[in-house]
Amino acid sequence: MEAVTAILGGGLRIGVLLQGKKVRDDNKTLLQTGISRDNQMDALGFSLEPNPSQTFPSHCPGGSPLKFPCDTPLPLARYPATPGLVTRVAHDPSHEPHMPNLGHFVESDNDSAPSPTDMSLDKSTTDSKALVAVPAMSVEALDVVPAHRKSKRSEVVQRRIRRPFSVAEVEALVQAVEKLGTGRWRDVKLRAFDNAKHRTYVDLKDKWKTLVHTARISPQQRRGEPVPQELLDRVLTAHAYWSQQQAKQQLKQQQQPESCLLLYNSTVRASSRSDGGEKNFG
DNA sequence: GTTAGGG
DNA sequence: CCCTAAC
Repeated sequence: MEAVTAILGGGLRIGVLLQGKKVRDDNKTLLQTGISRDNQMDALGFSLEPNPSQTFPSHCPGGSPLKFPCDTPLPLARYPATPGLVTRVAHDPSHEPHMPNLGHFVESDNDSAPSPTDMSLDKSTTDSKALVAVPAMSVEALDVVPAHRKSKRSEVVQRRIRRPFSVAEVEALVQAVEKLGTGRWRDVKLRAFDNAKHRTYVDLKDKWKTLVHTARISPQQRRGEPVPQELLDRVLTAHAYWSQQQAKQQLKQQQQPESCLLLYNSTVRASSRSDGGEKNFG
């Protein structure tokens, strides 16, 4: 919506299509065409057209050479009927110039993330009657498709936008893990990403997982902005070190069961005596 | 609320 | 990134 609006300079018109043909904005058109009956949803779609009554600033953010002939009111895009599909267009902040980061701390990356894109559902009702009328008439029909990303509480929880880690962020993550290890993601977050509100400790844990994987595959199989080999080396080193460290801790607890009698009783004895102990680590 | 892992 | 069983 944002991208299209930018391209059209604010002039946007949405029309409802039925089997490829434009549907007039009548109150009864949709009913007459039988959309409300059965599953006619496959024939539904919509098109986006520039509004001829407005100027065309040709303002393309990001320097994208994308251009459209503004003289023809032809549909810019036509989507097949996909009820429940919520397409979100957001600018990728990963291509923005990096600030001179201080040490190993990630700045509060432009958190302005996705503009809520909240269409006040009571304001647009004036112009597009037909568009609003559809879901109002066949609510049950629309419900059969989504069945996903919709936690049956009629809440359409939006998936967070994808935000590739910048090299600077990877640097900060690596440095923090080198210091704290791979089992204290909460601390890692506080230490190196306290200002990056969009990075949760779970995100950091996940990123570390992919970093280890990235470091192991060949450079040709890697995607996204290349991470300096030097960092990937440190990832493998840190991963090896803390893995070993973690193994030692578990081995230690295994050798001194009397120090953890309660755990011993509830775990080892209860499971199997003939087992002779816990699992053997490679 | 955190961890730890599979999805 | 998401989802969540286990702390």
